[in-house]
Amino acid sequence: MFHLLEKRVQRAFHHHIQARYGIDLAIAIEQPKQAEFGELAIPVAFQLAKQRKQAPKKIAAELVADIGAIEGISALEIAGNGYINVRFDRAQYGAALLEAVEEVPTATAEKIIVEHTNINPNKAAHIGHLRNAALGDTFVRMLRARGKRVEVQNYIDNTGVQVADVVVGFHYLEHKSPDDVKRLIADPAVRFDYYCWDLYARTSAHYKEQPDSIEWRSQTLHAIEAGSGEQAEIGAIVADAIVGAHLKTMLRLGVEYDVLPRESEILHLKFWSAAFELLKERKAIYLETEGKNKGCWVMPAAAFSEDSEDSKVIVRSNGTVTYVGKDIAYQLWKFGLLGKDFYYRPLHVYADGRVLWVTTDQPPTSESRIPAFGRASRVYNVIDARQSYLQDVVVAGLRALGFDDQAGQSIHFSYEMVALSPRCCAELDIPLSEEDRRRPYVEVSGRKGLGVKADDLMDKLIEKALEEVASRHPEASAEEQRAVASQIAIGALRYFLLKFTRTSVIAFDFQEALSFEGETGPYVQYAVVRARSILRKLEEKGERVPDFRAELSSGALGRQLHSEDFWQVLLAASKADAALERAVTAGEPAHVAKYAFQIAQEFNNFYHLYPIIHEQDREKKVFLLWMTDFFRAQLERTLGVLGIEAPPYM
RNA sequence: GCGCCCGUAGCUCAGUUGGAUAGAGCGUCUGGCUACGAACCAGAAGGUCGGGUGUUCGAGUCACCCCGGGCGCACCA
Repeated sequence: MFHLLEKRVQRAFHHHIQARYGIDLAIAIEQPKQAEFGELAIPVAFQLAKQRKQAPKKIAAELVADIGAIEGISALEIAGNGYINVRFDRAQYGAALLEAVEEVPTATAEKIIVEHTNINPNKAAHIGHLRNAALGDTFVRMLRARGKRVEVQNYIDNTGVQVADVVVGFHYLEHKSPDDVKRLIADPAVRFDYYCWDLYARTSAHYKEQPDSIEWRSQTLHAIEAGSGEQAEIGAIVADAIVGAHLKTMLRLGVEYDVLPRESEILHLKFWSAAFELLKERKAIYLETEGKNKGCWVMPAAAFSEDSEDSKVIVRSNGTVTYVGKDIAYQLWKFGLLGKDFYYRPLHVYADGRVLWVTTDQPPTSESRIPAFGRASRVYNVIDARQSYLQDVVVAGLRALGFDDQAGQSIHFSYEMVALSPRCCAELDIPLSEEDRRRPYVEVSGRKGLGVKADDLMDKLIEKALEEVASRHPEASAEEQRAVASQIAIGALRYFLLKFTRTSVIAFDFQEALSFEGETGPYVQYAVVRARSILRKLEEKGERVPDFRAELSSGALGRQLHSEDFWQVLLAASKADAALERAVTAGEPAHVAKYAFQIAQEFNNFYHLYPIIHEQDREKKVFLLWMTDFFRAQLERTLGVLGIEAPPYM
């Protein structure tokens, strides 16, 4: 509702200024510094002052005098040197909230693709991957909440170096056959993704000790790319098993996908050759004939960087294509520009009925209905900031091909890494060099097996939450306690990963991540639980939740909202749409997290200040109950966007 | 060397795209459970927004120059 009025005021001023001065001005809307100043502040007079060569105060006065009435607005006031402060008609505002008058986001036909998670399928997921998935998944929920059509992709690099390294471990170090590996996967006593975590680190260490053994990697890589032989078989077995493990891990966080495009299909369905032809035909790349890149197909530096002099190799002198090359092909496919498509088969059906598809190189045998994937009008790639250089090259590739629009709609949704705090390393018994000890944080390294595994962290969180739940609700069944503890743990984890803005490096620390107090997910969940509990208690007392629309007249709302306290609290709770819109525009899930915390805080305060069930005055009691219910709905909705569930009790 | 990110309270971080007197959480100190469960609430202390110079009605926010820290700049992904 707040957002609706905000936009209405913005439109009114825009029209008026255009009519009056003939200026097409973007109207900025701000929050007044002090609540007493009103609900909105417009600094437009300052903007106009320069062009009109008049005092801001005078312009503000003219605007206020002539703009006329705006629906839902009770007053426009001039303050300070020329601010225009806007006051809402409280009774009307309350009535609109009561009637649930909301702007319905216009459903668009255009599709947005969000690609996230993208974990190499060769070892267990770690906290860095969790940040990626939490950011991506939340952004998807934000877009969907604003009415956008979104397709979620999780790219699987199942034929890359990292998978090859684990295959090297199985084949050369452990002398295991494909059947041995299958038995290992089937063994309930073994956590296969954890096993690979260690094996990957062991293989990497082996390369260091015996540099000649690096030859094993290229042999294996070739075998995998050719798709034949024992190593290729092990590669496929490992990658499929690990993808399964990752999907399970992510599902614990509530993260789902629509489709898993795999690198093996990009290879086998010759996506690259189609892209290669395009790039050559449009002269986006050329065959280098001299220097260190002699014999390679390269993209000239000028295409993607203003200062760099090094061109980027797309096809190596041995004829193989680099990762960036494949990524250009994949990005072209996302926009429907490649002239090719994958085949698909269903991989999994989620509890909510959503079907997860995976790409395949085999045409479908039956007439199954396959959704149309790709062909998006905008693409967000959730990839950490360390890869921005490569993302720039991919975008430059599209631009060089003449796809300027799509290049502009290719958005690197970048975020900083998750590192380990020194204290965290100490707790994990990770030995630190003298140099590392002086650093503010230590980078996670899969190669060194250095990091916090996602499932371990979730287990730890659940264990801690379970202690709390068990002590507070000893009467509940163990199963129920565990379910509640799990919701709290996941709420804490998702909130922790989302509360930081994307540009902030997270120095992971158990003490902070395991906290359930203060600015945390459980704090917000607790507010919802309390609101629900009030409504439940009311019914337990034999009363009924009132019919708010029938009992709360506009007059009653006006009387109750005359209280500055109630008005401010209701106002805060009604800003969900505005907060969400801002967060989507900024591409910043942290804004949603912040808003959730703010209104939870407002509610907790309200909860303490006003006895609700025991209120004697009928009108006031109904009003307070309505506020409680309104808060509950807004909190639940905002938590939903964050992918956090509210437990039945805490 | 070049590029990107960060520097705000003791610690961890926000700061609505340049607006009014810079805000949270944690920690510290003080107070509040026979109200709808205290995973909560109230209060206090705590700031040269890394430094400097500009831009203008106005700068934590923009430009430039420094200082400190991080990450990139492969025929790896």
